[in-house]
Amino acid sequence: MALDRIVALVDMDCFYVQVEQRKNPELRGKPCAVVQYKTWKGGGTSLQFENAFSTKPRFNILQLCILWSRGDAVCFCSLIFKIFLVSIIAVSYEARDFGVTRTMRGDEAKEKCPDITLVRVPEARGKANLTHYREAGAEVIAVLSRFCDNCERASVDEAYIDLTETVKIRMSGMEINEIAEKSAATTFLEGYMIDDGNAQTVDYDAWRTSVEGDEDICRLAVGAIIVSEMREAVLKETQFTCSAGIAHNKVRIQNFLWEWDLEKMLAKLGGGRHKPNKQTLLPQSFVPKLFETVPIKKVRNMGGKLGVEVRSSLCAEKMSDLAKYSLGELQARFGDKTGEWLYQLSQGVDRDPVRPRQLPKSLGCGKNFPGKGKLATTDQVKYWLEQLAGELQERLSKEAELNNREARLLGVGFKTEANTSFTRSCHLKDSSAAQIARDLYNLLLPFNSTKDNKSNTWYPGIVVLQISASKFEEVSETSTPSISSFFKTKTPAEITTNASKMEIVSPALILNENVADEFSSCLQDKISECSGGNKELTKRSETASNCQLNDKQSVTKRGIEAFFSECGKSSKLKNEQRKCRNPYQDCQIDCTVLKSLPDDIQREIRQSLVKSDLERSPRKQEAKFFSLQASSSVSGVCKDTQADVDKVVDGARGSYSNETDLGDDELVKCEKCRMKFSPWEMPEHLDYHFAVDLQNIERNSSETSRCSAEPPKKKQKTTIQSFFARK
DNA sequence: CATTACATCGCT
DNA sequence: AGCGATGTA
Repeated sequence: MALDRIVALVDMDCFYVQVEQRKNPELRGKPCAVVQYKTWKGGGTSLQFENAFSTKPRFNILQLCILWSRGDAVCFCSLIFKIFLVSIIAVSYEARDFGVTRTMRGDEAKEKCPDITLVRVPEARGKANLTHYREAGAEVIAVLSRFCDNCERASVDEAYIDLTETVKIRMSGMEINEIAEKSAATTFLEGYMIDDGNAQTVDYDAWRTSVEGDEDICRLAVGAIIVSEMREAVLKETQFTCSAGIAHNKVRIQNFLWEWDLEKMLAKLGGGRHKPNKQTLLPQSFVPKLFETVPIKKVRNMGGKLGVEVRSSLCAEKMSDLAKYSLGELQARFGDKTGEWLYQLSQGVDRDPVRPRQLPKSLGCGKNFPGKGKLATTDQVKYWLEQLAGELQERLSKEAELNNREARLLGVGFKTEANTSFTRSCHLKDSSAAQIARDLYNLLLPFNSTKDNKSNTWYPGIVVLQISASKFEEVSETSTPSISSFFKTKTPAEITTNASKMEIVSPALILNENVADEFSSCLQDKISECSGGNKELTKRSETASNCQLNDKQSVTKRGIEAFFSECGKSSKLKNEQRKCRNPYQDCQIDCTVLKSLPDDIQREIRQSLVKSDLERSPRKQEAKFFSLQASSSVSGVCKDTQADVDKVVDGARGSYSNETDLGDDELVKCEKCRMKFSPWEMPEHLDYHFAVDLQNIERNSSETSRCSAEPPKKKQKTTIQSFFARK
């Protein structure tokens, strides 16, 4: 029963790019790519990123700060410092036409395609954050699973769908003619296309005959019709295009065709046919012919060591070479299990089932610290564990809310400069990011084999650090979702006992399509109120909040309502909540909001920032800033106890390596404080200035702020009022 | 020195 | 269960 199943693979077209294009529709149809920082400098050649900016080519440092923080389509560090390199992780099809590929560096892409727009991957806590893409992927899966419940999330942008049952049901109500026509109209039919020299057309008569005479072809055809409907729904509901393949199993035949397209494209033999926004049906009868072109190493699970082993020991490069060996021969060489798997695969048969699973089995994050960036002190290790733990905890909270499951296993893995790797794990309690970081640190501690126990040294240095949470268990759905998971800061009890700790609440967290309109108008009212009737200012602010609200977050309306009802229930909470938690009433603002303000308003703010006094000791302030970052999430900042701060401060300091053996000429000077840093420290350093400037605005405006009812001892909250009060 | 950042599989 | 290896975009 090799052909019993009908299986589709849906693969999003250059997914990260599409996600960015949906956020910023101006990028649609243009050559663009998503990039992330490489953490090392190289080349030193002058990079030409100027035209990535839509405005003038020269910026002062703060403008760049804002642009950078907004994650706009720039790599401005390259502009200023000319040594910061970015690597490409996704490429639009327009840019592919110029030969731009994944893993290329930003400057190479610019060479190949001068008009390319480079969009930075979002960053938080000093590392890439792929949350947007995961969430967009979840949107897609949600649409797909409405059509068929046997849906397997294969990666952030790919899903397998077992359509066998769905096809069976659908087929009973369809005429052969309808099946043949509809499938031919939507699908590239491998083996039934006629190339008239210019275009590919379906040999319809042959197709019609096959659909009628071959039940498996007919089932594939019905599958293709369903898949085209699914893709249509995905496009309509998410604005994303995808490509798909329909076959009898999970072998990613579609991918081979896409690769094939790429080769042809590079050889200038004509454009690709199977991607983007296309679907392809693969009859089993076409597999032998296809396999003559399919490199073994492109087959799933053959991209690594096994693939090398197979190819070298069998003198086989294409799948058709593999098909020359008997079952016995392959089993003798690779063992019964693998041998059989290889044999069947060579015949175009793959038993691997589609597993109905839309959620990943584990969540994790990590960062590489190559070369001199290695973590070589205990403080560096602690600092980065806290950053990673912060992200993980945030994602775990979301997971509990959205999917009612909690992880029971916490793991850490790392690679040392000696090229040795280890993983360790322990029980994961329901705990804070700080606790997670502590547990992780304890797991790592035995691997610090530095001889001098007194020193801060970590040896051998860590070049890769990854953490993960797994062994998820279902938890009962709570009737009242916890506030902390929405605001990712503290539980209500902690807020009550320690409300004065709360400084900034991010309206960005509220952003959600369901509540966007309501919140948007509230926000606009507040802005309008704060801008003191200045109509022009109000108008511009509206644009800003709309822009901000386009950014979908996965917070549910139910959750928001629950939060406010919780606020209402507790009279103790009420007052403090009013003051510091409820953005409907207080309209507090954080960096995220500032970053989305229109240029004119930003300029106003900038002017006030330029005037502000800088701390005499930027380094010290910087450490403080990072201690806040380290001990809280991006969007909710709360003070920790002084002891905690001190602890993390050391970690933050340790993360700076410009007192190491970098030559002076390799350092770059910060225009704002004249201090020198290694280039990879620059982004975080600039972030620090951003934060300091924010604090200064807030300090300077506290007397005039209408929100200054707090005792002077308490730190003033940063509010929209305080921004506009300076005018 | 240098792709990065995940995720799952398979062995003991 | 714990951990290292392998695989992927």
